[in-house]
Amino acid sequence: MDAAPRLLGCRLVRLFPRGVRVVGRIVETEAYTEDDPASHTFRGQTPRNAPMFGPAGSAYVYVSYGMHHCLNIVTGREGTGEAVLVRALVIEEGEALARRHRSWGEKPARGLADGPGKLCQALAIGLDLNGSDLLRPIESLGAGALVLQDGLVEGGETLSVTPRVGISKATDWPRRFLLHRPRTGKER
DNA sequence: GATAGGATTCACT
DNA sequence: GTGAATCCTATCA
Repeated sequence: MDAAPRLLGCRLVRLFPRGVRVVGRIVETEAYTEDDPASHTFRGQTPRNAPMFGPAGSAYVYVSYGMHHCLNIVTGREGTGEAVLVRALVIEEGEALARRHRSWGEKPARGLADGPGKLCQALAIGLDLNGSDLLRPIESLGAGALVLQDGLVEGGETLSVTPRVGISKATDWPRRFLLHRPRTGKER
């Protein structure tokens, strides 16, 4: 679960045809472990959550409320059932395409990818990425791939830890991590 | 085989 | 601030 704060500041790169990319910086994460009553892996491995038991660095995508996708990055050792939910991104590249995916029009970029379901829509993340390896070298990949790139927390930026939201079990566990940027203000 | 519920978002009051 | 939409999975009979 110490991986959750380390993922803050990293970039998710989604490749599209004709060399188009959408890049988002991770600014909010949430840690889920096997001993967490709110985690999908709490009751052991099932066909649905199997990717969460895979090697660290792979993706776990699931459908929430029948209409939204959520993206997790597996962080535990193989067979461990540990992952980090990516809750919010700041779009840094390909914003026009992200807006189109979200039908966002001319509205402020603030709300473009500031929720688990929203960011998946913005990057066109679906079940086809479930279980895929996010740590492969980006040079070797073609359209449709999703890649996680290293990113550091920059000077002036601060991290904070808060209780989780949007769940009904163990809601007070401080496992939600936010990245605050000095100029552009807070998210959510 | 049937049912309850969810790591959410959006529109409407 | 409140509630509806919507469907897949896990759990129970």
